[in-house]
Amino acid sequence: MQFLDELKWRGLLHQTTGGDELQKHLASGSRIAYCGFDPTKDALTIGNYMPIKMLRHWQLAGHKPIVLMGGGTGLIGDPSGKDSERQLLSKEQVAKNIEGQLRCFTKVLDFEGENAAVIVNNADWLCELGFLDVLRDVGKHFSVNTMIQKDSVKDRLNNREQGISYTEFSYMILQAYDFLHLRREMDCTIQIAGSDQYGNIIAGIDLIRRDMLEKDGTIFRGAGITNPLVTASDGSKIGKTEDGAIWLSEERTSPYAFHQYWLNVPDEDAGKFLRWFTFLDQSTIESIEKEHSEAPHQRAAQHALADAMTEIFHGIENVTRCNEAAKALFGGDITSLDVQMLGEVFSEVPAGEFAKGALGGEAASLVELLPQTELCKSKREAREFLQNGSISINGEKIHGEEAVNRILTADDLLHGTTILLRRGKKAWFASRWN
RNA sequence: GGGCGAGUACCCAAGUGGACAAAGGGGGCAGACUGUAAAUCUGCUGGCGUACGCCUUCACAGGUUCGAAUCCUGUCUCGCCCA
Repeated sequence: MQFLDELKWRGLLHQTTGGDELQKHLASGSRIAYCGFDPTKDALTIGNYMPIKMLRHWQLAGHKPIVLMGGGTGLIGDPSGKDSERQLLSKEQVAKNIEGQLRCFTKVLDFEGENAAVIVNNADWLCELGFLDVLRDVGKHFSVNTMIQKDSVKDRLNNREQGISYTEFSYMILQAYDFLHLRREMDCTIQIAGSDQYGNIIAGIDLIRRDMLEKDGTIFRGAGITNPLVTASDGSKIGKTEDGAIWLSEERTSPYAFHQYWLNVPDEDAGKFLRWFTFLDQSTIESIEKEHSEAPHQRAAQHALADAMTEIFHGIENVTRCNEAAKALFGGDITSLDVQMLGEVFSEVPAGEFAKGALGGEAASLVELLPQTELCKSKREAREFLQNGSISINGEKIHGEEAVNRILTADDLLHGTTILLRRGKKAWFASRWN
């Protein structure tokens, strides 16, 4: 399927420049597009995933993607959507961040084969530039009158408290220059980005146009394709939870937590998310939605979403593990798990070691024990939860006075080693006794 | 630089000498209901303590008072208006 058509049915096409010319350009051969990434962090979150996915669709449509790491622009900081001046990053930090982010890219994009993705770092050319050269060759093509009309700049100019530094004001020029550079050196004709980058993309196309003035007018100069800002149905950012962002690397967000995040998506978002985030095709998604609407409690859409997303970033083995863990944790009988499964399932939840000798004694009372886990912050809170019937031992709920006075004994041990505590439905703690 | 106004808990926001750990809403946590949902209802929501109680909070630092979120002085920060 054509790239733009693919984006359209997924709801990922916001704007393009170029109109029919762009259509023709894309249909007439394998093209090269780039998308820029800011190396402000050493790992990526769900919020950073969309542009990567855009490049992957590009690649799947038979084109070649360039991942542009903003090692140079990252030293400056994009003012778009930011209401305050950015903190400047050190060069070492930027290099380290690029290194960290690469691991996420390799999970989505194909770096081998015919349309192998390539990674470039704009520090490689931006750092070479001389200030005077830029002013003469690039700056000449920019009208300040136009630049201050861009929303990203205008917002900051109107904000008397924050203002904008010359440094950040120049960001647009650098990004435009990137596009020009890639157009010249790599024959890259397309820039893909989020809709908030539209202004910067236009600036780049403008610059290319001026640079190629004397060239044959039939040559395709360049164009931009943007994806919309995607948000959840309640308007919130996707991938943000109270505990922080959901990361794409397992050191920061365990596969289980990642899987659970998607599994808990509201019904009204599930279908949309399948289109936005997975690579499942249209008919598959439609049949999943049909299945879901016929039996909403089965949550077919969430399951498909969680499995597909987990597979991309954590592999098919983890999909199986996550599902088995979830089944045990929420459905089945915990006590019937064998030692091996118990270990696997609970490798995903917080755990702690305790001395077996304490069992049966005062130190093993739940009021004493719970504050030592992530489940409660204090004895007072522990009593509150116990009284309310929020706590369960090995999957079995306890409440009232009996719960407050409950003392763990050797009889509670599963396989002689573990006692599983739970607060509410989702907060587990595995206590291991040696 | 001059004038005015504001800073209260995770957020918004009431409170203008004692009954204030501080109304209300949001958010969060938990319970019921369920589909590990939504909606709804209930409880908790500064900290600690087995109900009494103790400790720390109303921008910050001092002061007045038996007693201060509340009054006074200074400082800082933010908003609006004038130069």
